[in-house]
Amino acid sequence: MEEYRIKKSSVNLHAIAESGQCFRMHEHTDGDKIWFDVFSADKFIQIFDEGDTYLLKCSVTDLKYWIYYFDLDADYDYYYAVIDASRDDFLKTAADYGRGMRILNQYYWEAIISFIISQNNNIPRIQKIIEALCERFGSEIEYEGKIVGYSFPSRREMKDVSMDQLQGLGLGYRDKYIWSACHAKDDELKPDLDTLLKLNGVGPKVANCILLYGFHHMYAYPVDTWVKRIEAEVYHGRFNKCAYRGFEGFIQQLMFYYYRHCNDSPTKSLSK
DNA sequence: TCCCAGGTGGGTC
DNA sequence: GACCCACATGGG
Repeated sequence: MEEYRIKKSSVNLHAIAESGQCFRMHEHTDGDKIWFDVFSADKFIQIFDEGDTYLLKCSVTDLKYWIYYFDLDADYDYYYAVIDASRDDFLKTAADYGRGMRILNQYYWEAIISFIISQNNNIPRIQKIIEALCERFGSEIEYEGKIVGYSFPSRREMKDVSMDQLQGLGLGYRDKYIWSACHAKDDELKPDLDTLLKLNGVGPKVANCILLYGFHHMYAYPVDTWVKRIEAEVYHGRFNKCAYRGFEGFIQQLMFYYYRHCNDSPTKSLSK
């Protein structure tokens, strides 16, 4: 088992977990203890909140994977500097609220499947469907001698899935889209907007999510119901993302996280 | 019961 | 291009 500490001043796991970019990162509390269970691809990590630091605990061979996953070697100071220097009070507030946000480096296949599932769906149900999918097609993950969950099935593990096997996961009408993605050839899954848009069930929003979260293209800018609301209600149709060229996706992430958390009804649970 | 959810495909005009 | 609407499923 490997242990590794990071400063909370540079990373905000709560914001990341609640920002809708991944669906297998769960925050837990037990008394005054706070920790995160995170699954990605076939890996698992526990991260403990210890005041001003996070303590990462994972298997020795996985530490590099997780440092890359959380984008810990990247420098986000420039992005915040541009925001702080702007005259955009809404974005500055969003940036303060979500300071320590990062764009994760996720397994591209997990992003493709997850964001096809996400269309016209809510986050708790997306999480539930993905868990069911992992349990059906993935394999058990062992951690400290216990089975803690299931891997996200690899593209190889899903290449022969049938429509019958997709029944009972709660996919609804999206089952045929998942089937198509599973049977796609390599050159149909290239990290390119026009290529991804040719996939059945992938439109502009999902394609941009795949580019941003699955391929780390920071310029990708997913426009969902929340971003539409922000552009209409806050900016009255005059938001100019060109001011943030090259990291539009990060800007979108801060705005989404802040606005959704400040405007969603408290009776609706935001996770689980 | 109706309404909504990190939208998209397939029709119209 | 710009609008419509149906689409499965489950929670409030």
